[in-house]
Amino acid sequence: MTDIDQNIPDSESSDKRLNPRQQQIFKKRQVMIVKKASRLFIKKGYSQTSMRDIANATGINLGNLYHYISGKEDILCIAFNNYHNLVMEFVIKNDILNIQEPEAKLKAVLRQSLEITYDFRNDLLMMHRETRVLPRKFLKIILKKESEFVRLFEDIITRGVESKAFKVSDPFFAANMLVFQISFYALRSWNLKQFTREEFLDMAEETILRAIIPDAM
Amino acid sequence: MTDIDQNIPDSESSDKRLNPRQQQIFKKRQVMIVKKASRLFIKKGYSQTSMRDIANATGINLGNLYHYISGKEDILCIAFNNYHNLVMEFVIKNDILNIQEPEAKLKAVLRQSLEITYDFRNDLLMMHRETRVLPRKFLKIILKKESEFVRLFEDIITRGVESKAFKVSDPFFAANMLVFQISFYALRSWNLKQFTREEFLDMAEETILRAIIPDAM
DNA sequence: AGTCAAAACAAACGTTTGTTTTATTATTAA
DNA sequence: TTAATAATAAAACAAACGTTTGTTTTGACT
Repeated sequence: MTDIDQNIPDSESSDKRLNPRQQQIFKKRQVMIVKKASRLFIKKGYSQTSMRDIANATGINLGNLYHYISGKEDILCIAFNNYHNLVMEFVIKNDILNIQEPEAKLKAVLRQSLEITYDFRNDLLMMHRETRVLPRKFLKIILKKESEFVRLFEDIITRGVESKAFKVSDPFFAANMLVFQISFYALRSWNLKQFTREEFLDMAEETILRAIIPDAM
Repeated sequence: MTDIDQNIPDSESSDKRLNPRQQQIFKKRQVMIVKKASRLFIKKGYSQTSMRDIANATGINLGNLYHYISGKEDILCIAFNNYHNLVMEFVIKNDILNIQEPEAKLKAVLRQSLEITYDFRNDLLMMHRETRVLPRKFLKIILKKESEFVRLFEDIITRGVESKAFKVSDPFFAANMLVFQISFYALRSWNLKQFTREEFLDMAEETILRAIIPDAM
């Protein structure tokens, strides 16, 4: 808890004096714990997953778990943080943000986002379900990151409206709806199994764009 | 648990021989318990709400709670069931389903659904978060009801496509996306507080329809 | 060989959980 | 009134929880 609160990003705390070799091992174990625990949270839910379950899954002794993480809540916080960092990394990379034409830029960012949320649908669903467990302080940080993500799209849409490439009555509302739609597959995959990944991505992209671009498709 | 599993709808079990007066009181208390418990689930989450919390909130003694409900899980199941019954009741009533023109019918059902999910946003959000807790058997029933709701829209869309009033490439996909979008406010209200109820409903309706009706708005 | 801190371990801590039971009081019906 | 029924409060229950403890093993450096 303390660890994450003071140092949100990735628990680069390394307070203890450790040589680089040891730090690397320490880090690797922590990553492994978060990864295995996340799988359990996905399968059984956070509350229904005990520290003993995590100990079994990681092969690390129960008491010894607490050398690598400071508590159960921390594991969830780190998982949230890892995901949001990953999304922002992927979306911002590749010079996508340097595209000038609004329509091309929107399509590029949207497609990239759709692909990520498709591939990480299980993690995303878990996070949707377990938001309530996050400490208030950390929740605020997550919501802030989320609204930055919305603003990213809001800016693109606003620019597109100015250049008459898009037609929406409220860019902020449209951006919110768009971001919501991006998580479509994660929350509704149980009823969408019949589509292949590419089929889904194409249809989702088309459907989402139709609300923004006039006579799209 | 047993109670709900054998008799899904509304636990009209009344196994015990009770006169009508007693049955009514029994029913009234049960409804009260589920309502108060749901408020707690919304505020604190299912796992973080104890039976002692529910006893305090209802004013019913802890031990005596078990005369009205057969367990904690049952309360959640009944809450899920009540909501789905309510939605179907509202959507089907008012002869909306008798409307022949696809566009008018779609608009009517959509508007009705948007209003319900707006007004019951807290319950809907809670149900999204606590789905994992449901017993498998009951979850199946809920998912079935949900896909019937999707099919309702799928049929309308299919009819509209045939009459060339609508234009979508895959009615099933479109219906799924539409139903998903209906729960927009419940899952994103934290970033949509700036809109009034009517503002939101109008914009949501417009945005959703644009993906289905050509040159809508 | 000796030192020391990190890692591993089993065991236990103190709570809290959902649920049941018991003994006592209030309410109701005949 | 009397006998059955319901409601209450309190305690008890076993199980599970997250976390801490004291001790032992390991492994690298003096």
